[in-house]
Amino acid sequence: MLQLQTISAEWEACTALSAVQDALYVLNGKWKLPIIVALSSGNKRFNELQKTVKGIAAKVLSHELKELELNGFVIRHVYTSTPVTIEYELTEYSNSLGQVVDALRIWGTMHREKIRSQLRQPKAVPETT
Amino acid sequence: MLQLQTISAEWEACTALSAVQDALYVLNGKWKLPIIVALSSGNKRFNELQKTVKGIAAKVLSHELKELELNGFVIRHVYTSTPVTIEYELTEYSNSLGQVVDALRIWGTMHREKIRSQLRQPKAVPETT
DNA sequence: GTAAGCGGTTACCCAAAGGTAAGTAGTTAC
DNA sequence: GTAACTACTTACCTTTGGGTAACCGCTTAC
Repeated sequence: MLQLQTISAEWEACTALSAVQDALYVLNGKWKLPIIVALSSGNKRFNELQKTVKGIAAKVLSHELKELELNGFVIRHVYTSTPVTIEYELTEYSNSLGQVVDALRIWGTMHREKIRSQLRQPKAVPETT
Repeated sequence: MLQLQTISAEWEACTALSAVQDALYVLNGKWKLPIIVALSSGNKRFNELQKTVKGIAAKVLSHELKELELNGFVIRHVYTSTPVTIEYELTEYSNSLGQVVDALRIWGTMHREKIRSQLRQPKAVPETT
């Protein structure tokens, strides 16, 4: 039953599993990717970010920004104008998440469409007797 | 300052943001995508899954499988052999996550490489103990 | 009879994620 | 002097994700 191809497939699946888990470990939580998406269209200040990323609390945003900065995803620019303004900018490294964000965006769009169409057609329940 | 292009970019970023949040809403937690990856190399039984997805507790696996089934990502097959065996299979719908999984796998691999190379060349850290 | 495996469920617990609201410090505006 | 804006921080609380371990019913093996 266990052929070379099967073993190889299992091995590949296993490394894929670890890699996906590594990625999820860094990108955990509801907010990291949304914040990155929000910043992908241009630098933003704290309050701008809070308005863009709907539903996020100041405390959470502050916390997430610190983590993102620590992990090298964003840079915090302090402009000593009056009043002091602070801008958050994506690093080159977070641009490497482009494929991930794109895939999620495309899938999310499709998924929403699917859910909406299911609501319209509640279910053609096939008798499973 | 606000030009049409800027407005357009902001609009696109906003829809992208919602789409990504929609996707994350369904794929929340540490385990859903890893389970899907584990099943992507072939159907598996409960205990096989638990061995493949390292670190997951039976309770959590059970819970996640129920959610995945409810959301139409996996099918639970009951074979009335003796003893009864139960297999989990991915649906066609979860294959639509292929791009997402691929992107995460590639990024995760790259990210791990980056972290490892940072460990080899610590950034001018005074402490080496 | 007892152990061990399958496919879970249940009760209990903890830590972290996340939310609410108030406060802080500095500046500008009225 | 008081209100409002910037960019947060702090204290407090609730929710939930996740972990441990025991247990259930069933069957096979010794």
